[in-house]
Amino acid sequence: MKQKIRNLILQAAKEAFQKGDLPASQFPCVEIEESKIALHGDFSTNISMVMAATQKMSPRKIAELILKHMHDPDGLLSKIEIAGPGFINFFIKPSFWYPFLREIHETNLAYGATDIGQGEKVLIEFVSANPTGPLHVGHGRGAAVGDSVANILSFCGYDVKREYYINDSGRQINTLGRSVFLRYKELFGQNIEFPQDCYQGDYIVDLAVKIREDLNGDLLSRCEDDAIAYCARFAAENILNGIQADLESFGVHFDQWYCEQSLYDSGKVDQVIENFSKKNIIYKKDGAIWFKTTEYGDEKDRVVVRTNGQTTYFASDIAYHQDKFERGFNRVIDVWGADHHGYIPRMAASIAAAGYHVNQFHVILVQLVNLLRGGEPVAMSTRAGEFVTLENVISEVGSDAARFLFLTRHYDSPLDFDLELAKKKTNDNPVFYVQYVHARIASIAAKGLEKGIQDVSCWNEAAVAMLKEPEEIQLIKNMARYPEIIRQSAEFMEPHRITFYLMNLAASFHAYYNKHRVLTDEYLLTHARLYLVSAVKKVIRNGLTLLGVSAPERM
RNA sequence: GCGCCUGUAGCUCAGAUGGAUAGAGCAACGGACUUCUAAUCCGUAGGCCGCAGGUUCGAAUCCUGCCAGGCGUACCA
Repeated sequence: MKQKIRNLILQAAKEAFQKGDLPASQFPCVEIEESKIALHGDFSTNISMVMAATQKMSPRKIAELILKHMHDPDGLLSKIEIAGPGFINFFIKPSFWYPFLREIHETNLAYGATDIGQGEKVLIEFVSANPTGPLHVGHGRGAAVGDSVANILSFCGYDVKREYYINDSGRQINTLGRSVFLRYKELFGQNIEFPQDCYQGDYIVDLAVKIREDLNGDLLSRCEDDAIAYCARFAAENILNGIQADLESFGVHFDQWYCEQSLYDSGKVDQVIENFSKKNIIYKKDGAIWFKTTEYGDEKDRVVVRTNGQTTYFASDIAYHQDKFERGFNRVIDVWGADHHGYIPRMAASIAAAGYHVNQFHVILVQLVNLLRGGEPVAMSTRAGEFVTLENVISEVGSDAARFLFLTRHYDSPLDFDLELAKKKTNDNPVFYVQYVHARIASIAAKGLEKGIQDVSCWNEAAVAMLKEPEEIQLIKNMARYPEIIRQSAEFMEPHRITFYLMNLAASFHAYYNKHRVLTDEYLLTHARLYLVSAVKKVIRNGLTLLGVSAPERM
């Protein structure tokens, strides 16, 4: 539709120039906008204002000249007007909106998809929480965002893979082992001192108990390093299983779980350091090995091998990201907690150093989640090991509510997540507000079926022409916008655009529902309205699917 | 100190990549169910878009400075 309008304008402007009404042939890139208020029509353009400078004429004068040469061979427009400082407003005839309904029904599950990806290979890495403790709400938000972005990109023609990076080696895993082993010793009555830097949560004790069930006191007789290593492996594996189960119940599925350890085993980490040495961007200082990230815009150089000979997390992460590109991904997306933002410059540096382009790498920084209950903050202290886990949240409020609420904000802004609100079944809670539309329409369709109207997804020109109410045209216009919304949320990787769109569409539907009856005594009208609302149902379902939220037939 | 992010209605937030009179929801107030699901709808009220400059036909949006809050600033991950 936009494109049609654009052509009309360009045609008119060109003609105005050829006939000598406009002095300059330089036409700017034409912006067509959807009007925000009905008074301004369906679309408007600012072309005459943009052209004012080059044409040396007042915007309104230019607008008049363009209109003079405007032709509308298809009879698309019911009205064109010049308004305000020089906007040209276009009013589309209602009948030109009807075909969108047909498109929605015919493309069905694919409605809204535009192939902007063209098969480009994209890897999106998200959650990637260390297997040293259960997932919390913050991870939940990252999971919701990452999974939804993956859905959206994949819907728009990208070849998307989801990956979870498991930090299963290094210091914090050792700390995990130590923590569990200490608790284990405690179970046998040993007097231990539990250090601050160990993991404090009760789940550590639970793990120790499990080990005791398996091995009794065997570990006590082993040498400490062995015992800790055993505990570490056991605990990490157990916790990871828990993480996998949580994500499963959250509806998030990864294509691959990538182990940090494998990067060491395959020699990829050493290889990276070697390569960088050859490029002369690695040097020794104070007994450690440094990577010159400053050469690529970082504020200081970073250590990759410590004085004690151990590599840093950064070292394996460089190898990991390089490996992503080597596996053929053209675009690499990471979803991180916003507290890691300081890490971006060095990561980008490593990618540039490896010969890839920094804009092939994109980090989505997700802001923190404040957990509330009835408006009051819920005490969360990772250090003391007191926190509400993602699993707790899912079982209390449900996966749908949690996912939807995580996506009601731009990921850039901090989110208050209220457990009480998430359970409420009123207007405060947008999840049910949107899902309710789907259920309501399902219910209407069922009633329609009782009345003998079955084939609601079949185009009938005579019937559709019965849709004359402003609310009906408004609904169709809303749905016609959907592909644009999807395209934008793919481009900016912003799922919340879909969330807001759905709330808006839901509002239009509820308003319509309250004002007009779908099932009437007139057969054609009823058919048309069923055709309309079942299109709404499809769009709602499509949108919710991209968010990872179900579309229930009944509520 | 430096860097990143955020300041929009009483509260929580959108604001379509510079457009017309800045929008929702909640909370407040007043209304609508013998009807396809009231988990709904309709109406009223509510604003120096943090502050000050600049860029231009036009700024919540872009630039500069300041103020306030969050986060980061490791040979941790």
